[in-house]
Amino acid sequence: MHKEKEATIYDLAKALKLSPSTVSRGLKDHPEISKSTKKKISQMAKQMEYRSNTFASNLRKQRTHTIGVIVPRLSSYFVATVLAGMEKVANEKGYNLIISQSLESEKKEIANAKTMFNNRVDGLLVSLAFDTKDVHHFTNFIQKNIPLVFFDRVYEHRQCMSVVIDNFKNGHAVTSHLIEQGCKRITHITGNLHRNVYKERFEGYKKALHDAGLVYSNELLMVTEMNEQAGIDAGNTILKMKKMPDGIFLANDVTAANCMRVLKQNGIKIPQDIAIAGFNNDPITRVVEPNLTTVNYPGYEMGIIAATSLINHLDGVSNILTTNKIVVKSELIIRESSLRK
Amino acid sequence: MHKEKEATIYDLAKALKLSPSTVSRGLKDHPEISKSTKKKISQMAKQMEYRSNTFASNLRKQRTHTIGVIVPRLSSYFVATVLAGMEKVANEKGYNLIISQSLESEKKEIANAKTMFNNRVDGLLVSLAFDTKDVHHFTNFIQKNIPLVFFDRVYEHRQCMSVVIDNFKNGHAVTSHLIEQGCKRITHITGNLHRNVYKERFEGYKKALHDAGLVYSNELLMVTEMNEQAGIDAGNTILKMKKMPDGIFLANDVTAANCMRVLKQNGIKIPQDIAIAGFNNDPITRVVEPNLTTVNYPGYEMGIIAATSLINHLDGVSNILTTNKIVVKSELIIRESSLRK
DNA sequence: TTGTAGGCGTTATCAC
DNA sequence: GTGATAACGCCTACAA
Repeated sequence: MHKEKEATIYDLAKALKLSPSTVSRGLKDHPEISKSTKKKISQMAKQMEYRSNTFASNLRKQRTHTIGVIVPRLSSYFVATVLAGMEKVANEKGYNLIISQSLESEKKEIANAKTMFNNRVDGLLVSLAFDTKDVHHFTNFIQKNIPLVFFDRVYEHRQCMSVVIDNFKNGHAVTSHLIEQGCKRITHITGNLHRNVYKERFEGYKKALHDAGLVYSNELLMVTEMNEQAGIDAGNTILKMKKMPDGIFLANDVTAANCMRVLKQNGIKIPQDIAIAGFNNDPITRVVEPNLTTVNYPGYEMGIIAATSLINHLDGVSNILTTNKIVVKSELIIRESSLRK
Repeated sequence: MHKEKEATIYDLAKALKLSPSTVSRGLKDHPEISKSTKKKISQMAKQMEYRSNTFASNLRKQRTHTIGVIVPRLSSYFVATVLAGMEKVANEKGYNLIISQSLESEKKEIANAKTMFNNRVDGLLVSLAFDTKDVHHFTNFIQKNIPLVFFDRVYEHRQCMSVVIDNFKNGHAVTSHLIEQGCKRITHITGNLHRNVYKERFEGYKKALHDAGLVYSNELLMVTEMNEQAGIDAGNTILKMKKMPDGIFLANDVTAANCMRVLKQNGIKIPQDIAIAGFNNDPITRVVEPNLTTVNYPGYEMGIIAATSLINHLDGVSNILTTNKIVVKSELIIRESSLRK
């Protein structure tokens, strides 16, 4: 592999009989440079195919204009939409995104955080893995005042911002809706309860049962990996129950859709025998039959909000610490899988 | 925002009464440094919380260890799995990924390519947008010998590598299968025919019709945006046809699933009235009813292959130009949506 | 085996 | 308005 020699501001300066500093200033529209020299400089830059060297600039300025993103996995619709929002903002504001996935493992998350740290990202956007216990691996960032924004799966920390939805309220709303439809025995299938999203949905679920005078018992709860297979397994487990539920609230749509399919294949009528609700408003909810009741989770918007907040802070436009929790609007979407009337 | 002073190799050198060069060498396991000094150096590095400055190193080495990725959109299952594969390889080999999306627009793709170029990525992984006509925006890279690997939506160029599946063969297989199931009038719903993936599937489809003695005519072809809405629209269009097809081959699963739903809602029996097949083996195929016949498209594997090839080339392990087209294995998956027997 | 010195390209600080 | 100079932190001939 062979590298061509790149033109530098020195080369431009020589060609224009100017000093490198003038060229540097001219290139970045400094007010103290005359219009005419600016024009000359940018013309010559084009002619010599000059491109600014980000690394020299970063080195000098001690900034990287790079933001690290750590997500549980790339292959989920929700994550993909969040990233799309982040990418849009970053692109517009001249930042780059370095994306990595923890694959739901704390160990990998720690390694990723370290890589991000060594790459001197200017800031970090994080959604935590299933089994992350604490956030020691981010103390590096906090100590060095590198801003950290959590989204979706967050860890409340007074020096970090969070972008979330109201999981409690939505969990409550889903459950209350199932109760209104006549469900008396509602199973909740969810993920690791250390994670805020699952914990709060669960709390909302319990509160709704309580509010309606229904009794919660542990056998109504199933903690799973919340993927395709978990949905299938959950369906099979339910089929084997002595006392089957008449309603199921699953904490995500992929699991819900797969669970529903297993139940239907075994002769269960949805929603007559069992009413089902998921969470996320994944496109999958609109192709399964019956269409799945769910909660709209505005990933794209959240990505935009998280990235904008971080970048505004980095650019000195606003101070991230003034608001350290943003709750994005979300709402129940009722469809046939839970509609009995 | 306030930045702490970072320790440099000079600080380590001073603390250890060594020279900066020894420290530099010790840190990267240079063979000419004695075990004992290496140990001392790495201990001190830990103690002083030293982290290597990538930018200084990049500046010096004229390499960035960064790979640019341009995809049509992040929010597709296929793309997400490809990225997951790429991320894995990059992470293992010490490279970073800068990811951007063209949103199916040539204009945005051009802008993204420029950003990547200015960020001096060491290499580029690209899947083209719907409406990209040519690849002028990549000539910069080619001229400077920055390696370029296309995947999925490729542009055949003698200096670039491609990672693809055999779209022709699979298009042929899908269509032949529908014919075997008794279909006589098979509609093909696909994307912009400038893109290899759609063009070749279409060619395979036509060839299969021809091989079976069926006649192709233009009214059997529908070119769409291939998203959720396109599937719905396609379903409605088919319902209004004077002469309805008895088989549909759609070039992706999301479109297929949505199209199928519209047909079913209007009383069409799948597969008895119309047999349907999609493409990609998206998880959606396994939750819709009937389950969708499709083509397995190994995204994760393709991501790994594309990234590995690029990085091996960058690291001088292999020469990318020796093989400039890799065809990954893929195959027809027959499910109920097309099975009449 | 370790040390010296110069340069990678940019920008901030002074000076004029 | 423009120019000279000194960092930013690292790497690698070349010297010792």
